[in-house]
Amino acid sequence: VAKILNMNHHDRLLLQNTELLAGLNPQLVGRVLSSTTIVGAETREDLFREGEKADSFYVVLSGYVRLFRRSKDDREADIGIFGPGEAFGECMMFHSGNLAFSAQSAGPATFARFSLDKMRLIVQDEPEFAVAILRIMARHLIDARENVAEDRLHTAPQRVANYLLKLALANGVGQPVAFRLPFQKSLLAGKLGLAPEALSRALSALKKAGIRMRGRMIEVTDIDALKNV
Amino acid sequence: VAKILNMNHHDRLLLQNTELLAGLNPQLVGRVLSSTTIVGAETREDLFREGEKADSFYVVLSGYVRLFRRSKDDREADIGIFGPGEAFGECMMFHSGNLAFSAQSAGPATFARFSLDKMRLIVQDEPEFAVAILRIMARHLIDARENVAEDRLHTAPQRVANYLLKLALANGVGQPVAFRLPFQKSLLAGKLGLAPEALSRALSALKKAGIRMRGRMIEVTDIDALKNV
DNA sequence: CGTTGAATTGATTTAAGTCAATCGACGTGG
DNA sequence: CCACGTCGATTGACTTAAATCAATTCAACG
Repeated sequence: VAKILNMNHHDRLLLQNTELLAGLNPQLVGRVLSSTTIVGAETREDLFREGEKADSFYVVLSGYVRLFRRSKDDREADIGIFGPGEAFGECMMFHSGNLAFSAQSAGPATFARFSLDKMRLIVQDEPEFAVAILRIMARHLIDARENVAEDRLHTAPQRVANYLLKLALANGVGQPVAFRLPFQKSLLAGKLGLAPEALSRALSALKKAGIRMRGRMIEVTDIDALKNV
Repeated sequence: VAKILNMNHHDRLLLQNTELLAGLNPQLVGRVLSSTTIVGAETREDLFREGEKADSFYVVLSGYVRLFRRSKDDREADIGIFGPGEAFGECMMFHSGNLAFSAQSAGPATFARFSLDKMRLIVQDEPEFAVAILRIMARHLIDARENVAEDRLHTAPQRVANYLLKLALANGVGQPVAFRLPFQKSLLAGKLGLAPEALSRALSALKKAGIRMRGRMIEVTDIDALKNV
């Protein structure tokens, strides 16, 4: 399925600065990384499929993954998008039962793969590592619930506005902020629980709330207007 | 806010059989419970509110809590409902930042309250306990994501059917299964992300899929029909 | 038996999905 | 360098699911 690669300096550096490993003592980092493999995936290649038994979790090194669930009639719903530095699948480490979701790369991507069995052992005798996993899962849990709330409380333009707001805050503090969407609009639409057409309409509806846009570049000219729905 | 009560035998027994404590060695259970307080709440009493700093997590002893988020225009969306034996709020143990959600009792209820600070200390030197928390958070994370997927992929009748299916499976294996909804329909509607009217309509639409219902009692006469949407 | 809050039913509105056509950007090959 | 082809994004017309508003009905409780 996915090609196994060698870990280079860049990968190692990136991994050491992730929420998973940053702050752990060096020999623990060494222990974790010693059983890590690096894998590469083409566009839309599956890392795992719902229903299967889980055997690994991953950290994204480059590119993006899409975590999603497929319905009986073959429609798909995205559960989350993860980019460089982010872990996914770690929730299967302490969950009996098969995978509830599938994961596939959204484009060419590389990942660090961690054996669930081996990591479970480390968790059980290194509280530092257990806490790192707990931190990641706490964030993921809160994000997922935030998603439920967002879907249920806000309309498409509101959800898009909130998302752009988060990006704007992350990308600068000046009044007119410009940034690039981290991935394709169709992927963003999925993340926000929208059909691509709905995202398109929502974005153009936001023009009157100070959104200027050309291709994947977004400029936010009026943060306050964005905040007011 | 909530009244502090004494822990009785019944409470202690229930706690010892929860996912949190079952399987831990006795003196660890003792250590955890020694700093636990029992609180009672009236109907619709808040345990915590979004925006506040979190200082405790809880296990339900009796009754139900509703975890929810309120929007600017004061509409509310439920994130989850938790009943006897279930923990909630534990995700704040390893999350800096304020509460993203509020919790309130759905009726008269009692809870065991655990100090986040104290529990964090126990996690850090008792891997057994860390694993128990990890298990709970993994389940919660998977449930929350399941919710996102369910909302996005299925219509109201489908979501209700799936929920009844879960209850039916839990309550018996015979072909005609009868059981009582664990809480009010309005609460169930919230849990499923529906207005009460929509739940009502969905339930009556399911009559032709083998659902017989009187008040809070539900009878499932045809499991297969339920499975087929 | 009456009162109160929950549940149901009906009529209407609204948000967003779907289907279909067009546009646009980018990369390839002539 | 330009024409073409592909794929993503946009726009429009239409349909559909579910929210909302309003009026009863029902059920549980004293």
